[in-house]
Amino acid sequence: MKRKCLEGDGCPVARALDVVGDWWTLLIIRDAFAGVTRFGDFQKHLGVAKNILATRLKDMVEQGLLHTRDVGARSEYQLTDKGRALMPVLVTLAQWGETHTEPEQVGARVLDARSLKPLRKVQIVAEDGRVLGLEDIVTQVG
Amino acid sequence: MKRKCLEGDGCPVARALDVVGDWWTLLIIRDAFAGVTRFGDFQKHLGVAKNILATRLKDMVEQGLLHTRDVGARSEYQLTDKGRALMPVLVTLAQWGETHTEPEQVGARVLDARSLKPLRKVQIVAEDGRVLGLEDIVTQVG
DNA sequence: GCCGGTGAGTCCTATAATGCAACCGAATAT
DNA sequence: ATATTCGGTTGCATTATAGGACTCACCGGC
Repeated sequence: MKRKCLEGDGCPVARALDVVGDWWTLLIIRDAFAGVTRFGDFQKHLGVAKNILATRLKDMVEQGLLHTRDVGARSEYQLTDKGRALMPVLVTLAQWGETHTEPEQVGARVLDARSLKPLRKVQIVAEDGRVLGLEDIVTQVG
Repeated sequence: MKRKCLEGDGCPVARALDVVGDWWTLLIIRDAFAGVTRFGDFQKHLGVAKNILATRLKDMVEQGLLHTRDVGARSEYQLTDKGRALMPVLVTLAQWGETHTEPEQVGARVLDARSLKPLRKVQIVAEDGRVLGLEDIVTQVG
């Protein structure tokens, strides 16, 4: 019935997904990175229903990913530090999407703003500098 | 009504989420990284209903994230290269979860298998080696 | 061969999430 | 003053998810 069961889970991946695993959440954050702040702009860019967007935004504010700032009459949604910290997640996801999924028309790419060149592939690096593959990492309880 | 509308979307994040954005998908992949291959083990570790797990696994096989190998009577689910390539996504998510969410009891951590020390924080690096913040990246169409 | 147990699902039903469209009040524009 | 946008809320239809009962094939013991 209720969809989620992982809030104080031991696994950090599970806890992270409990916060940002919802259907539109990461896309909203992506748009927020791109400078979108207003309800209507999120709605137009994402093509999401307004009621869904309203509940998502409210949840995200409660979770501390966004905060609202009243500017004159209308309020703006802005990323908090917690939300901004998701940038590497989005970039890593984008890199995976670029290499493992096909766009139908033109594909946007994530670029270095200064050189307008693609970024380096994200690497997982140990404390001593070794680049790690998936067999080099473990998840340990305690 | 139908939930997803982003398959050949221009944005690689949207396309990636179309594949791995489902509720249990990334957790299944996390368990697959940990060496889980059998239906019942996924079911026990995740605590997910069996019918949900069955459809998720089938979808993931269709998407090319997993493949089945018939071993004697029962079949095993194993990660494909496409699925394995999600490792950096999981690690990045785990790092975000470690710093921005609180476990209720004991928290598992992602570690370097050789030294058993935590990993370095994932960094976004430009082609020329500069470490980038979120204001240093752009998404560009074309 | 017969029987119970287990693994891997399927089917049915209930509840939650999602989507669409219509409506609404306040602020803005004409 | 009136029309229009903005930022939602409400109601209804459809889909996804959860839980449990049930099936079916296989295996081990007798």
